[in-house]
Amino acid sequence: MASDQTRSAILAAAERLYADRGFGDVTLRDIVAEANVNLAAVNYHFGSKDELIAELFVTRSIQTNRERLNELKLAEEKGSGRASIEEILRALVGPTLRGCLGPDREGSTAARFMIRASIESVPPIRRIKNREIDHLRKFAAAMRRALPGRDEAELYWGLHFALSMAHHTIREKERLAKLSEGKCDLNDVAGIVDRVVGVAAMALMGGAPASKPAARAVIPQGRLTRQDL
Amino acid sequence: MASDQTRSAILAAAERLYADRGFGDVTLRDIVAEANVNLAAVNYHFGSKDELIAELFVTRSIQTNRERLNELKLAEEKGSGRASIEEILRALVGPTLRGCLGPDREGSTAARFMIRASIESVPPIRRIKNREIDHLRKFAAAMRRALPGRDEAELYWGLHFALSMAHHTIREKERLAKLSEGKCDLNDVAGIVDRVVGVAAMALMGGAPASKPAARAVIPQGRLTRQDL
DNA sequence: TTGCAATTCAAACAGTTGTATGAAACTATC
DNA sequence: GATAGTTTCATACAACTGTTTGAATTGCAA
Repeated sequence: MASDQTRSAILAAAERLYADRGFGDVTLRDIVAEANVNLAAVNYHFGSKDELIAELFVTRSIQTNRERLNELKLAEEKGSGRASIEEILRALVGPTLRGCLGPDREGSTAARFMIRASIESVPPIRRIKNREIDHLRKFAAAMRRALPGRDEAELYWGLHFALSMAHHTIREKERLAKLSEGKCDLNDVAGIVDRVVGVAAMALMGGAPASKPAARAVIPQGRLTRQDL
Repeated sequence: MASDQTRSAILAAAERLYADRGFGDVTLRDIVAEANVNLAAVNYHFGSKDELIAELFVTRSIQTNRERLNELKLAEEKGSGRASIEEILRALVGPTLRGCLGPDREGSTAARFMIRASIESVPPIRRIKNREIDHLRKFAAAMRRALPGRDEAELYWGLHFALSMAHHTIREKERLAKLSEGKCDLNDVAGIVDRVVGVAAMALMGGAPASKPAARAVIPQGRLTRQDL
């Protein structure tokens, strides 16, 4: 077997197992059994278990970030340099939501692995994850262009809440399905993306006050305008 | 030393360590060292490590649920049987947010432990966690009373998003602080509660379509009315 | 004090983990 | 087809895990 085949078999098996069962209870022996390779192959090809996890994570990070930025760039080109706030948020949460909730179980492994990584945060991943902030900053910048008058903090809260809803929906989809007795359709991925984007955009455009949070959370309906679009 | 002292020393030490470092890398030896008791004491008093975790979790679950329901009951009594949607959501996310983000580091251990439990979900906890759905149903029922005309699925989505924002804010507070370069004030707990409640209430009252999600995520501003209040 | 149960303790246990080793098998170049 | 370099393999290793054991200690009732 060529060396690359073993390498990528390990990567694929590890990603699948980590995505399904988490980092906590997947051993190297589980991985090599799934990949049909020898136990020592992991240390031979990757050096250590942590380095295997790290490689998995950086690969997928780059990939996810690229998908997001592609979608953002497309929207900005379409709007001659300036994307709408909905389009920006959609570029942020769309790829992950589609990946994790979509019907394509095979392709979703990568997305589900990333969700695991965002949840469990084992040491090798924690070390890398700081770079994600730079990536998110690009979306904050785009949002600033879309809503030039907005208070900076408000933009970050909106971005944060969009990610909150997306990630939590993925993590707790079984619970939500059970709680709602099937009334919330977790298979309607496009609808969920719309919903998350809609709520986050609403939070950004209406609701929250400019600099200080409102003393009480009353919805300022009248101010829900599109002056900045 | 009286037997109860050892027991509660173990509980306190375990909760503290789990809250700070997660279930993944806290061993029984870490716990007994922190509690200054003998290694065998854990198995003597609790039977097994899993039973220790389970006891910790059920205790705190009951406690958190009671806090939430108290706050809900207070609001309902004040409103002569019917609480507003904001008050309901506030009762849902307030206790946890205050516990985890509040300045009282000591008292927050319980809340941070619960967040860990909601994140990592080790087997002993996973077995218990299904009961939480019954607890959330009480809030769904209160929401139904507050917004009688609303589609059921919408209520569940609103409840779900409220929890999403609260939990994710706690989990990622360091990242949000760093991303926003301190512009988002994570110490203003009351403001954060207001903010989360406000966005979730807005999602419930405006925005989302009645039964089927919109084909495209354009915010239906015109329909942002309060017909059901 | 005596006796008995409850509790603590040091030590060991069996199992699992990631990693290392050195020989065997393979691959490609000359 | 011999040689050198790469990759696989079975096996062993040391460290760590939760748990158990049986003796020592403690606390308390008679």
